[in-house]
Amino acid sequence: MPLHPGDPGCICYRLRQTARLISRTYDHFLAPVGISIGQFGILATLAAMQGSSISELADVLQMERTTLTRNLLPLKKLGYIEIEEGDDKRAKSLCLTRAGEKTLSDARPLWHAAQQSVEQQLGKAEVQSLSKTLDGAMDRLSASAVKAVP
Amino acid sequence: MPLHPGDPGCICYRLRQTARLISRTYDHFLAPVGISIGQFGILATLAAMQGSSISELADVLQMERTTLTRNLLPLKKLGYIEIEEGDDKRAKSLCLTRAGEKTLSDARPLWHAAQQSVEQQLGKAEVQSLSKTLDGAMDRLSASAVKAVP
DNA sequence: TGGACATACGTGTAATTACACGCATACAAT
DNA sequence: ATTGTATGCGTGTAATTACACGTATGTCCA
Repeated sequence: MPLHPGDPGCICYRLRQTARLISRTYDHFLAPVGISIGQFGILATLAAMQGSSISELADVLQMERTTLTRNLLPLKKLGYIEIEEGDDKRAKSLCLTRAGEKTLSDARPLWHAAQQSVEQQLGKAEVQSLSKTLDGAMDRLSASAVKAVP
Repeated sequence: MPLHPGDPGCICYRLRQTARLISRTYDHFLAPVGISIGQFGILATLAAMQGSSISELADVLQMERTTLTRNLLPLKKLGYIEIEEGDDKRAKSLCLTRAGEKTLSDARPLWHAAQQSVEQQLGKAEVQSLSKTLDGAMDRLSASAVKAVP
């Protein structure tokens, strides 16, 4: 039983390490368009659900609402998204601007290149396995209340 | 070919999502001793390599050196680590204090509980598969230069 | 109608991450 | 010894993450 995260024993730490490493790779590929993989994810997801609220988007992204709020600010400052009042005055309606769509479509090929680079470095089979396992993990984790604390 | 990270297509985004979710779980478990899973990882790894430099520790943790520098500050403020001058006056020597060791040993059972909770939620097989795949990924990624940018 | 409750959101605070840049120290070659 | 180069670190800046708390709006029932 491994007792420190340098060991492969701590799944959490391994996940964080790998996420850091892979994120850096994607960020480098995306650098020419000036957005990060996190921002790309937000833009790409929003593109598929225009007009949704912050909470709805956060739910899909599996992100803390307040985290998303903070992450939206740079995108707004860049003019890539708009945050309007909704019918329900509590909620806000998010949508991509023209500039946002432009940047997103510029970023897509770079994202694809990053994806392919990672696949090439890790091996197709490894990536398939990783994807499959992570999908399963997300399913079960979002099903069960994560807050199940002792 | 999936085109946005809400899809399972982007390995990077899936990794980040899962890392966020699992980190939150570990953080909740570790809350009673007042440290995060990131801090636990640093303390536990440092415990196994007392006296090493910042760069060496960062290398093992697969963390940016400057990121680690920032992450060490709260631990120093809490009195869990000490940062001394080394023989080589450029380098600094890191070590756990008594308080650090105490907190670490208090945290270990909580970490173990988190580990078990995650295993129970995800299923033993899923966790094994995840661990194995992530280990392989880390091996290959740290072997190949991550900075292989177009 | 009024109050209880739920929903949607922002902010304060603080940790985590990383790039660009600059400084000091060590070492090697001339 | 001087000059260059490599190594080890810190800081400025900015994005990412999340908890606790507070505010405003909507809903529902007594």
